[in-house]
Amino acid sequence: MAEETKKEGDYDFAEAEARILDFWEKKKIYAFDQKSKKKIFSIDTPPPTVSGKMHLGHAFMYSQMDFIARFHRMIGENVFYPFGTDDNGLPTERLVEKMNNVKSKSMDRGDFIELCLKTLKKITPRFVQDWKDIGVSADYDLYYSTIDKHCQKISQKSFIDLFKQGRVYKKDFPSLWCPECQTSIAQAELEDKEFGSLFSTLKFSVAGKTLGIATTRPELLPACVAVFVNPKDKRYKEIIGKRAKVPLFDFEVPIIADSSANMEKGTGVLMVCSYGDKYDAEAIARCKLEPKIVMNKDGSVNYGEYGGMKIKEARKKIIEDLKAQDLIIEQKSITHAVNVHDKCGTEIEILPTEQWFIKILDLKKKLIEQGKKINWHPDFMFKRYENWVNGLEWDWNISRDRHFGVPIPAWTCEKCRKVIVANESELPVDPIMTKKKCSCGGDAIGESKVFDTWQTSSITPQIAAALVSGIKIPYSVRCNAHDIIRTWDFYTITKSFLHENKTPWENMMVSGFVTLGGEKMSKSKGNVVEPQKIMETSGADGLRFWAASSKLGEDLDYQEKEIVSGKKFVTKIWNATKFVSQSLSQENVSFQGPKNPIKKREGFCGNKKPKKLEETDRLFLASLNKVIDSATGSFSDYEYSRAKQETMNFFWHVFCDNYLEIVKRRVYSGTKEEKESASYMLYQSLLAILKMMAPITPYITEEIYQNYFKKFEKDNSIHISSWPEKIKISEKKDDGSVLDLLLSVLGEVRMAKSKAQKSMKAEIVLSLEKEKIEKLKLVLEDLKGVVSAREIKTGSFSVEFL
RNA sequence: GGGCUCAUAAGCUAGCGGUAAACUGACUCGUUUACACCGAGUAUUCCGAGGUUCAACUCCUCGUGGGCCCACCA
Repeated sequence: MAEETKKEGDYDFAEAEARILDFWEKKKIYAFDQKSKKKIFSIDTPPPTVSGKMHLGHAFMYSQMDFIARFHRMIGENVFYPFGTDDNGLPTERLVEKMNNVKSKSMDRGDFIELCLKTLKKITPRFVQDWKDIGVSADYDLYYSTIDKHCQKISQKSFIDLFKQGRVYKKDFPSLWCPECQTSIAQAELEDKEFGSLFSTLKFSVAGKTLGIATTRPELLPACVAVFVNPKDKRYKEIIGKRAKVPLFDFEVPIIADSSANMEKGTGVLMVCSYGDKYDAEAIARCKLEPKIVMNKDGSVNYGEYGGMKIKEARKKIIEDLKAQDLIIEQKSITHAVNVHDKCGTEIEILPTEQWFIKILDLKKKLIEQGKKINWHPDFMFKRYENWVNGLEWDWNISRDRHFGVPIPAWTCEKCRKVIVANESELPVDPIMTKKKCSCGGDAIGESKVFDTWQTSSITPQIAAALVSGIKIPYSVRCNAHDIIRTWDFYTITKSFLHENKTPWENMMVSGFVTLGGEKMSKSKGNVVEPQKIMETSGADGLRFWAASSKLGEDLDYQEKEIVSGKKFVTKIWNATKFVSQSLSQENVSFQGPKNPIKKREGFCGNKKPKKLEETDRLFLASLNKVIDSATGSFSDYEYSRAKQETMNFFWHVFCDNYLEIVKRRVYSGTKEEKESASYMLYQSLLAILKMMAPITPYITEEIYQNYFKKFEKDNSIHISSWPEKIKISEKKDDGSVLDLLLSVLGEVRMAKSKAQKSMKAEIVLSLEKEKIEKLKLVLEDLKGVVSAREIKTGSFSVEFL
């Protein structure tokens, strides 16, 4: 690409965006007004997990939220848009471990927490700056971090409330366990991953006869506690009630008839191990079998000569040993999907550990009802929520065997096992640091586990509301991408239901993903595009303009070329403004590019209504009014992409390509009245266009507003100015058709000139049908001027060159 | 296997029950008093098959092909 040369007077977005951002911050343009009586528009966005940099998906989604936020601010609502970061729990621990090359599990708890806090302090400001840079109009003074005292307090209070409601229980129970992170996890943190595996049919024996059982996990043989066959399965009728001998380990387990055994799969015989999957856990509980735990928390096994080996190592060795003793009937390679931990990709195990749960399985119906009360944009996204709730199989596990998180404010009595929770007055509390006595006289031991980050990040509406007064639940709107419907949205809906018996939000905006060549961007695929890079080359406005090009909920393929149109828009509106300004400044001085654009400049004289409005101007204003109407409607319906398209179409093709060309004649050589009318039209349209684009491209619109409009307008910033209303003009019902005719004649003349390979300025004699001349009689002078016609004659359409 | 969703020009996306668009790209031409990061113009298009209808790209059904979520570890 050729190096672009900047000319004097060109818009320098890098310089301007930095300066304008600073202006917004200093003037607190986006501050929530606690004293105002205006209608509140409250916004809940998921606090991004602190990592090095904002990614493009964030930029995409937060831009979309911001379009709506800015629109509501301009229609006169008091926008409450706090900003938070999510910075505790496993994701943060993993980041800190990586950055500092340490392992949380092998560090002292206090030291590790200190390291986390120190690291966060270092990286958070840079991280948040990305949000500011793309122009997210949050009130950054209303800031929370999910590990700060304020959040800890509210999170702990939430836990205590739910405990008192009887919703919280602690249970020693086989649950999802990540051997890599060495913590229990929640169902929502499961992901699928395809693995290749060996599917082996092993020789069990029953009364000396061989019984084939297929498995992919022979390392669980010593954990086998029973063998299931289907009671309807004729093949195995004889053996029900007998005992089967486990190969290699030579112990016997009962053979039980259980209808859950699928006759089609494998040999139709199933070994139940403690624990291969959730099914095993249920089967063992149902049949009251005694589990044999063969796995350690770090993912190693604990039996015999294999003791200490990791799962996969043990599996390999056992297969070798089975082979050596001829205990394998058949073996084939398969690929199958396995549940892995979404944070680290490690295969999940099921281990009995003591964890804290919030009981939710009895609430499925009610939670779906809650979801239904929310207006989902687009509405089909509700289905995803509903599906997830319907598919729930586990209560919500909220405890994690980690260090860096909000402490669980609970103690368990050593003597009577009673659970004591903290008093509200002592929150936030770290139970490890505080001693408690049980009413029975025993010592109560403080809980050393911490909350999962969702326990806290699911109450961001409550957390942010507590920063100010006057904010009520439900909030007006929540925005996030569709991947976290099942987690963040689900948990937040659950919490608001349990605490307030309300939905957390009235509206739900669900944004799509950014893809590259149709694929989801991800670090592991190595196909990430950094928003910071885009901003360097095309500015935040360019990035946002692109983010507004697909509708809500739709994935959008990133293409570098597409950013270009945003950049072009910025240039175009800058240049159009230059023209307008230069043509209509009072002294009519020629335009000189501003070195420092925010400085006093010649302004318009067009904000005053002229004595007589030219017919052409009236027609164009009527057309503008239609755009104002539809853009307002589109923004109200969260259809920012449609609003953008409508506004752009008017700006580019109606205003620039046609009106500006038409009006040049009057600007350069018209009468005083003609100029005044044009001036009014130019001022009103340009301001309306700027305002309609302000939610999408906040920087350039602010820059132009400050330079050219500020001295005639009362508001400090375009972003707190009022949304455009229809221009008060008298409208007639065939205005549209007259304008259409004018533009189509103009188009036909241009085509004729183009075909004749003539300049657009070539002088002509235009012939036009009588009815058309009649219809255009009030705009004939403007038509004549714009097509450079010496005269317009009556006759069938023709263009004669002179 | 279940659910949701998408399928429109070379690419990326709008759109609508009345007969197709914007942007990028290609091609032709033009441009010096806003803009060569421009203007005018040309070419190319609604996945397939049925159905509803006076009329379907738009609604319905089926198929095909993507995407996402869930289930699937014997």
